[in-house]
Amino acid sequence: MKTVFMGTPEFAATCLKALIDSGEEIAAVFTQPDKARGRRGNKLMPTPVKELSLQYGIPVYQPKSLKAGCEADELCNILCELKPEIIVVAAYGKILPKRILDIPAHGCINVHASLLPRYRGAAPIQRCILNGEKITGVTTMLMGEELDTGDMLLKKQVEIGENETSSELYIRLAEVGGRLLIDTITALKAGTLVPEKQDGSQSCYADMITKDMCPIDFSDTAENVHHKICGLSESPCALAYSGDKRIKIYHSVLSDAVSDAKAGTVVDTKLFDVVCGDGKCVRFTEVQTDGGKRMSADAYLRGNKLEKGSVLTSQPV
RNA sequence: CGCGGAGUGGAGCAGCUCGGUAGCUCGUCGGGCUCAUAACCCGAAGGUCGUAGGUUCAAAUCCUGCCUCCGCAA
Repeated sequence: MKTVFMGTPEFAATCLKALIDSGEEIAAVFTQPDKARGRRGNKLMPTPVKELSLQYGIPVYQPKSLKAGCEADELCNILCELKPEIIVVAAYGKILPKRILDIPAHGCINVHASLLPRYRGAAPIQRCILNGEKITGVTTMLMGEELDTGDMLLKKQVEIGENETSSELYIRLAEVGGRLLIDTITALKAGTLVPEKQDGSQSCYADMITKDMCPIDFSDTAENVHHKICGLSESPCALAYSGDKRIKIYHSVLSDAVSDAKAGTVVDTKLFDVVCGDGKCVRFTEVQTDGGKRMSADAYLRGNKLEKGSVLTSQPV
């Protein structure tokens, strides 16, 4: 089936790969413009989707905007001429205007990393973990003009591990998404798809993640702190300060230890147990300091002597 | 040339300001102790201090180039 694919990050690239491997005809790929990244010289880096597309010789388009304008008009024409039967969208990062949605005969299919109507929006994976969800999944849907509200086609549930981070779940969901996408297209061809309306009353939105969420508030419960660490890992990552030194926390587990010490106190300097507001502890298991590499908490504690009873804070002291 | 930090035995760090061939906490190996322990004691192996030059009687320590890693900003 003649397809146009739109997407940007790894998640999208994984879906695109599945699509390529399934043998569908991919007429073109749309992805975000290259962005300046990196330390030296801020070189322009292609998106994961662009990289993959180029590898397979698929034409790539990188419009800055799809809103009315010469560039967008031109792209609309290109799209019309391609006559795609479907457009597949996965984490593209732009909202498609109606005139594009109307182009493909079989409509636009979106792969979304949550069980809709829950967690519509930008950061479903991270928000699920931040909220301590046990189950999430991937949904394919027909796209409407509003964000993530289209009729659902197929769903696949995925359990979230107790200590699973966003980046780990991201990889798993991307793979599930790729398979679900193929299943969806197969069913579409067979005509067995039954679109299901979303129950708007059950919906919720997964807002973008911002850096001001990073500092850990140790007065919160240990469980919430743990969810925050998992949800923000590995980017942008939860933060704590030991004096004026910043520590990024990549992994943690809930500890059995309890203490009535002040929130933020390191009660075990061998295991890195830190007391939270409810008296329970989170155990940091993988951390990183500025300029340093990611390392096990064990390694960190060997070189950075923390006195028993030191207090970690959410801001530099 | 966006700003900054770092490369020291297997791991994480100190030493570098005020040059004189290396130390800490662990790990590893051997031995001991204990009912027991991510406990303790004794002993051992293991480093041309990222790399190439320079200054010097002498450089991990000062100077220059290069490589690699990382944080911030975009």
